[in-house]
Amino acid sequence: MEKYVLENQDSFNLVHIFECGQCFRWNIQEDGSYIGVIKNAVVKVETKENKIVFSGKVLHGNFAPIIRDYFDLDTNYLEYKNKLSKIDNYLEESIKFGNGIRILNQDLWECIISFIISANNNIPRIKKIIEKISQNYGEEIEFEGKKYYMFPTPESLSRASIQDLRNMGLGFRDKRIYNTTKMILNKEVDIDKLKTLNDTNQMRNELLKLDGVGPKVADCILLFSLKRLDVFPIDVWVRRVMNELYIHNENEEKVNKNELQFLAKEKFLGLSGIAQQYLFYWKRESGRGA
DNA sequence: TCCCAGGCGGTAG
DNA sequence: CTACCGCATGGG
Repeated sequence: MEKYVLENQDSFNLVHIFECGQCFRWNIQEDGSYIGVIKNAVVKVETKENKIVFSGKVLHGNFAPIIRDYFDLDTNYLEYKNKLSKIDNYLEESIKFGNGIRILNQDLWECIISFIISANNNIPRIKKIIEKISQNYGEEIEFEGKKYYMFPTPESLSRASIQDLRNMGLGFRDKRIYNTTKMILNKEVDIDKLKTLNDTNQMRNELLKLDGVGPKVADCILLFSLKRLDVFPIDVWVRRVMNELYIHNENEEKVNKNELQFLAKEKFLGLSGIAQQYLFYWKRESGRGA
């Protein structure tokens, strides 16, 4: 049993982090803690008074560095929040509301597959499919008497036929996952090299070569796995929020993507991706039952 | 029951 | 380059 404890950590709230829509493999428990699988580890996170307690099990590697990296603990979010809060009242308000949001550092390969699955899909079902794929093709790891499954490696997932993938409930995305897995495995797209690129557009163009990766999915990968904070993934929710706050077009559908990209770039000081998370979480959650 | 979901790829104009 | 359509499945 591994353990790691943080004290007096600002900008860290479990619900904000896990429910702002960036990840799919974390599940809330009866006691309010969250359990998830990252890399080779099962991790349980809970808040106790002013402490954040991480416990869990790793197959190989060290626990603390995995945690620090994944939860982006060496980044100072106060700096981001100060900058963004000054921009306008919406951002100030949204940051108060979701003050514990952090952008996780997710595994690139897992992120690619997960967001290909996200296309024209809903979050509960996305989570279910990813869980099923992990159960069938990922390594088992036991923690507190329960079995968990790591996300499969490309090698492991490449053993699935298109029909096997279809049986996971992937629907029309089966071929995309199949092709992309092959492309990554044979280094038609070298995702290790990809990580070392400096230019965001160069990275994006590489990602766009993958089957099932279009502009929106590519931007999610850039933001959630490659720390490109200046990208701005546009989905129906973001369009809705941006239109409501800044554009006021009567016909939301007609708000075009280029206009949104331009607005975000101009307004959010190179922190579009983070700004989006605050605004998105704020509007979505405060709109629920309020 | 029926609508639709964190788009994408293909094809037509 | 933009506009549109089909797509598998199951959650709500």
